[in-house]
Amino acid sequence: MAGSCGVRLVPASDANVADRYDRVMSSPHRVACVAFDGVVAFELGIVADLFGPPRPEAAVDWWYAFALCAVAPGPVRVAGGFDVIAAHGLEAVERADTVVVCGFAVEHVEPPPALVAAIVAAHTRGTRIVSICTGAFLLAAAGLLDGREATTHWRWADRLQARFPRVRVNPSVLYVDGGDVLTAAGKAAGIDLCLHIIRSDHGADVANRVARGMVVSAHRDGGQAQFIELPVAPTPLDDPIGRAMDFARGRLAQRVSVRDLARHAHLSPRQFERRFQSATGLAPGRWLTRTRIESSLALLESDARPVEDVAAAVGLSPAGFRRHFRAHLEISPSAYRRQFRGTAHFTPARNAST
DNA sequence: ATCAAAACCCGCCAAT
DNA sequence: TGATTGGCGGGTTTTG
Repeated sequence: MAGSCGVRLVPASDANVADRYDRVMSSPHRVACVAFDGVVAFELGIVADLFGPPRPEAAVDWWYAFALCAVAPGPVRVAGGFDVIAAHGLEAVERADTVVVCGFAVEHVEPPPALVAAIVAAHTRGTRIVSICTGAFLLAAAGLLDGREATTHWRWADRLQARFPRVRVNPSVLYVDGGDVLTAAGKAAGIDLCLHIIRSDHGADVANRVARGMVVSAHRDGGQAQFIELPVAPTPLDDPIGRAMDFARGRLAQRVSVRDLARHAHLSPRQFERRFQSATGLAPGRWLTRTRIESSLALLESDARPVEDVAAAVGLSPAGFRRHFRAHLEISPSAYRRQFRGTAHFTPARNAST
């Protein structure tokens, strides 16, 4: 336990704070992240970084204004044992268009009732409410998740369900978009949800550009099941595109075609094309080859299998594999293997192009 | 390295 | 009337 490690993050200057405050007043969309003692800094950071700074690479008319707020302006002791300064009190929640609640140690931390009340009031006014990780416990306690599907960190899913039986907890997705209330699974899934929000507000292209800037994958899928130690009941994604993606991942070696995917999704090829494009910002064929290349990386790193076998395992001919690999990574498969042998898994953030 | 065939992508349009 | 859908044409990319 790091009771206090002496680190202290403070606003650069009063002028800076005033400037942000003005942006909060003038931006068409204000995101308020609520903080209280014991909140998790990592997730605060995600939200602050995605919605806070201007993002020229997004190339959009407007960007979010971000405000960190607490019951009252001032320092908040985060879970890591250092302080962050909330520049705003609850009035920022009142003015927000989106309110984000980050995770906290649910067994030791009691969120301030005034804060919870402010969030409920905001929801009643139609404000979009978002939780990351165990932040869902706050929303559930406030009754905002009653009768709804929601998710949280897989390690806490059982407890969320037990404590709030009226919530339909889905432990195997990265996030749930319930329209006015959105919940993300643990930790980094917050990035996925924030990108999803940007995707719904600004479109897939913008989300892809932001994702690239953050060096993360723009559209992770497959849920958080892959991170769970104990097997959970597989809950198939109910949207046809997500299903098709799962389907494709499961049989890359069989050389699935876009036509196959469309058929599997029960959509006409043209319509599948369109839906896929708008969901991921990528044409299905391009996504397919990108997925093939990405899944080949792990094989190249961990296996000594010949490149030809790796190619076959991801459904490409040797020549095609080498060609695509080069096009994506600007390096040959064998060179990649030499370079990354024995190192951590590496996933390139090449999404929008190709 | 080259090339024909196949697959893919996407604007457009008419029909729901 | 506006949104969604499925088919077509044909330029582009991929395959073998």
